[in-house]
Amino acid sequence: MARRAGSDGIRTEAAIREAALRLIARHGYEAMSMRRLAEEIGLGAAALYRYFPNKQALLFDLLREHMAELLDAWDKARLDRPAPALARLECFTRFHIRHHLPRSEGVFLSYMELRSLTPENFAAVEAMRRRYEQDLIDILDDGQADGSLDCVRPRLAARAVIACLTGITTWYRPHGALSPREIEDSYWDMIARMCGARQTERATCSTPA
Amino acid sequence: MARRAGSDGIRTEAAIREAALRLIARHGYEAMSMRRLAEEIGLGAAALYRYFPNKQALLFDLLREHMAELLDAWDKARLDRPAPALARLECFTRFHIRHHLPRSEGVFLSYMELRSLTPENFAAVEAMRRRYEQDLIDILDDGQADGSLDCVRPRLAARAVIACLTGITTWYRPHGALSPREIEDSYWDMIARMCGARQTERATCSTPA
DNA sequence: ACTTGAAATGAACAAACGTTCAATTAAACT
DNA sequence: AGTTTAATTGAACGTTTGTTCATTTCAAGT
Repeated sequence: MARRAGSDGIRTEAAIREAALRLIARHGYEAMSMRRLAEEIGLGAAALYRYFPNKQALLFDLLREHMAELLDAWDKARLDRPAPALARLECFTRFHIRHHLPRSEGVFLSYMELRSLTPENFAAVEAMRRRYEQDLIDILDDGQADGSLDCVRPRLAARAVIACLTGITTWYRPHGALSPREIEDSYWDMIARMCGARQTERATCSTPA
Repeated sequence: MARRAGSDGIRTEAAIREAALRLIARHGYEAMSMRRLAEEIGLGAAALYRYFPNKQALLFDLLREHMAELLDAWDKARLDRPAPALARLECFTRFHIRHHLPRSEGVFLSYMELRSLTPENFAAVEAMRRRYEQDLIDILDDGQADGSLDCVRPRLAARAVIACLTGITTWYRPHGALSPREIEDSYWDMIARMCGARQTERATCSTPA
């Protein structure tokens, strides 16, 4: 057989992405064979090469997409400079959790499989990660400058905060004991104290459902 | 040729372990071939099967060993119950950093490649991880009970602390800007605040070089 | 010097790998 | 209805994979 009834390039590409994300997260990039991936969507292995030139390009695409989506969403959600550093930190914290909770597979990929990228591809993804991290550092720096926060080493604190928050995805399960909102609140509490927040007041970006 | 001059089973086994740890950390379990591993130590691939029945057993051995070493070292370093919770938390924090800094490859393995274990092997390693985590939860619980610490959710806080600390190994480089001691001090500061420590006094287990 | 057994080998296995390509089908367009 | 073109296939490619096994070499024990 060849082209199948109701087939559609765009939908197929999305299906490949979705299945690849799941399979790589579950078994690892090297452990996922192109045949197995194709089978998952009911395709022959050869069909995959219409959409991605090779396996490495597929991985890169997933990781680049994951980071681009993060940066895009952050650009929309972020609270900017006139706002107090404390509010901006709360905004960052809640955004990070909210954005990553439903994307645990992408999170896992994007720092488990960085090593499987070619050097150039790695550099591209790494640059995006740094850009995100730098935004957090800026918040902590500003808080340090105006006395609303107290981190002795903002660069270190930024890494600590991100590791802390990203770690949530390793244990979170959609119907677990804690709701996303409870997790968010608890973590914001911890992060605020960790960064030496003087007084804790609610930020504007945090309240929506 | 066959047996080589100056060869020694025990030394060879150690060499296999070391090389496997490095290769898997660098390229992933599935990406490491037995031939490549053997070549790394100047051996034929068949020789590996004298020491490990198969590839999976080798991985399991590395992960089990990594956890066993952690639990052993922790049993020796830990501060126990009569001691104040704050001191025990500091002891845990400093121990965790000190123990993991020179073992970044093992750390990486032991939560990147858990998925590559068979279910029974996974359960065995996971049980050890839980045991370690529970010790931290106990400390936080005790601190909560006697008022020296203030974590609303000790289980959550324990995960946050561990993620935070373990994250260090992803960026730490032996000759980086910060010494292990500076990192230790900075992180203890953050962790203490995160867990709502009332007053920060030095613990006995923390001072040695 | 002789025997024994640990240590390692090279060749072979079937299976699976990523990838290419000419051929084929069905949808879309005229 | 006929033509074009996007979507997919099956078969084949050369490699590489984990693993087995009879064989060989060398060190240690007597």
